[in-house]
Amino acid sequence: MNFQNLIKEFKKKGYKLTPQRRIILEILSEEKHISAEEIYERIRSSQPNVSFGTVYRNLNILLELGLIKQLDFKDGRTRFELNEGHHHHLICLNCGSAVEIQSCPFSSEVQKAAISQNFSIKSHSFKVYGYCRNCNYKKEKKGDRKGEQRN
Amino acid sequence: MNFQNLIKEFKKKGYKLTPQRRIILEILSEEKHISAEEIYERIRSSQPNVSFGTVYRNLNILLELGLIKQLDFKDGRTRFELNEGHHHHLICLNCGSAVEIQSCPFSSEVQKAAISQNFSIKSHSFKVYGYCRNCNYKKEKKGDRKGEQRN
DNA sequence: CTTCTAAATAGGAATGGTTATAATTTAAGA
DNA sequence: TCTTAAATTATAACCATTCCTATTTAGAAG
Ligand SMILES: [Mn+2]
Ligand SMILES: [Mn+2]
Ligand SMILES: [Zn+2]
Ligand SMILES: [Zn+2]
Repeated sequence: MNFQNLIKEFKKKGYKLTPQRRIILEILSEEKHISAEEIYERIRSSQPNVSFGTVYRNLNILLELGLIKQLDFKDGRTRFELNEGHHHHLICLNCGSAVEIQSCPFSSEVQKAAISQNFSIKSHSFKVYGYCRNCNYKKEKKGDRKGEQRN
Repeated sequence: MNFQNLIKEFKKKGYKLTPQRRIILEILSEEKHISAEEIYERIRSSQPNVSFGTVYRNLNILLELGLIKQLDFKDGRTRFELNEGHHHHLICLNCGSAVEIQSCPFSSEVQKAAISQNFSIKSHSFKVYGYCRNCNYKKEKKGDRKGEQRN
């Protein structure tokens, strides 16, 4: 969904279109996997008095509307992206960057396991942790690192 | 790994065996997917002056030793379990309970995607969100609910 | 264009899980 | 029993996120 459609969708739900909201939608349209703080900092360049409350409140509205998704890359902050096609991420344990992969491993075997438990599936999360192209390269000369993360 | 072996492993690494540590290992041996606060409350019944610092410090040591794993079920608190066989979870959006599934969906297709990106895989996380047997049953008479979570 | 007001924002305080600090206690080896 | 490095307790600090409320404003109505 592009910027203009986001605006339209937002107004259609009866929300007012404030400058702060317009900028948040702009930022989300042009950058994936962005944190609330990053959004806050960017808005400040045009709206110096914007508050964190405004950023979080609007991100939560966008989540309720289903226009964005929340992501957790295990670096202590929630990240956000527009709710476009289903995909997963390769997340670098060293630099925190994420590469998107379109391949989805959700299998009929998992489906069966859920059915056998009378569990009704609403969504799933799949993440791969490791070292990205760039950090692999650096490791060759600087020595190894370990990665611990919550699953 | 059972309780006695955990103790042995812990001492072998040069750590002192305190009563607090013994109890933490006991609790972890008998309960899966337990939070720091739950551990803290349980220890208090035999060690009333135990502090949160002790709980967190020792959980972090156990993580470093690779004896336990960290889990995130999206309810705001980190959970822990002994590092036994590789498995995944069906997580209930209503009651927060988790059912373990042995089926792992990690596929050669994902492997290929990683290779094509020069990404070296260290681990992966797969979680299924939905409603458990018990909450499904309740929903039939009480009306539906929605679930939003970080992926 | 002006008025009106429900909705939104700014600024700051509060929250909650987790980590850090420093004084005191203790496990365990000599 | 002595000794001491390591561990614990109690408390403060941290930090992402949420809450509170006085003030501002988008957009509807006249
Ligand atoms: Mn993405
Ligand atoms: Mn488990
Ligand atoms: Zn998928
Ligand atoms: Zn797996």
